Amino acid sequence: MNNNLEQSMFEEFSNACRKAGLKITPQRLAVYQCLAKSKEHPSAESVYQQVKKVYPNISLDTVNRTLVTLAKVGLAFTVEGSGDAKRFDANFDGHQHFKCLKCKKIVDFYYEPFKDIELPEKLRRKFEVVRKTFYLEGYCKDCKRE
Amino acid sequence: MNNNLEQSMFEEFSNACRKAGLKITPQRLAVYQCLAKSKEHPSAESVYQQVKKVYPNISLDTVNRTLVTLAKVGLAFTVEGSGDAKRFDANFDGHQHFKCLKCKKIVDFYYEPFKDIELPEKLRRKFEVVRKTFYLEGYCKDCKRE
DNA sequence: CTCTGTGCAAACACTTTGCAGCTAA
DNA sequence: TTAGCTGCAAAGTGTTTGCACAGAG
Repeated sequence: MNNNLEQSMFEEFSNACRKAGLKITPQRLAVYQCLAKSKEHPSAESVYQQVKKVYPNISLDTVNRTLVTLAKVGLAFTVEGSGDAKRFDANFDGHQHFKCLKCKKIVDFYYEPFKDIELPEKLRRKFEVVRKTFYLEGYCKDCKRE
Repeated sequence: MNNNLEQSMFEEFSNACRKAGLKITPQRLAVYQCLAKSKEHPSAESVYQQVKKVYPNISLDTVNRTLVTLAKVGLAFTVEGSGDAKRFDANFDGHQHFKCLKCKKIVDFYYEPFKDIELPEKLRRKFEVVRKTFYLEGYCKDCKRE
C-alpha cells in the first residue's frame, strides 16, 4: 500500500508534467517525491540533502530550479520567503494584502470577515499568536496571466 | 492639520521608543515617518532612497536595522519576505500554517472557517486570485517569548 | 559620562544566470 | 534528433556582522 501511494503520487506528477510540457527526469521526480512525502515544509537545501542520498550527483541548483518549476506548474507552493526583498508596513488598521505574482505590487484591501475571524481555543493554548495574516496572491489587472 | 498628523505620529513613535528603551535619533524618526506616511509597503532600499533626500549621510544599513527594530518594537511589520530561505509545500489539503518567529518552525493546523471564506465579488473582478493564504505568526510552546 | 546607534566595509546566505554536455521523448 | 534539463561556476541581490566614532539621555 506504500506502493499505492507512490503510484498515485507518480500519476499526479506525470500528469502535471505532461500537461505543462515538462520532461520527466529522475531528478525532477526525486525532488517532487521528497517534497510530497515531507511534512516539514523543507527548504531547497533540505530537499537537496535528502535527494543527494539517492542521486549523489544532483546539484543544489537543480533542486532550486525544480522547486520553482513545481511551484509554477501547480505541484507545490511557497510557504515562506519569496526571494524578493523584505517589505514593511506601519499601517495597523486591519487591512489585508493582495500580492501580484508578476509585478510584485502589493495592494491593500479591506474585507471585514477576515479580521473578525477568531482563533480556536485549541490554537491559543498551543501557540502565543502575535499576528494573524491573511493575504491573496494572483495577478492584478495589468498583469492578467499570459 | 498636516502638522497634527505629524504630531500624533511623533507621539506614537516616541512613546513606543521610550517603552522599549530606544533612543530617539533623527535617522530613526526619519525612517519611521517615511514608512508611516508611505502607502507602498516599501522595501529597505526604497525607504533609504527617500530618507537620503533629507539625511544624505544615512546608510542603507541603518535603514535596514531601523526597520527591523521598528518591527520588533511593534511600530511596523513585514508584509513580504522574511530574510530566510524559501520553504516549499506540496500538500494541497487546505491546511493553514503557524510560523514560530524564533525557531522558524512551521506547523500545520486545520481550522475550517479559514478555508471557507469566500472572496467578495469586488475583489474577484479586480484581481485574478490564484491562492488565498492565511497564517499565524508567534511563538511555539518551546519558544514562549522572553 | 555612558551606552546605544550609526556608518563603513567585509562577510554571508540564498538565488539567478550562462554555458556546454546530456538525455527524455 | 532535438528541445529541454542538468551540473558547474560565477555573479547578483539582500542581509548580517564587527568595529570605531558620534550623539542621545
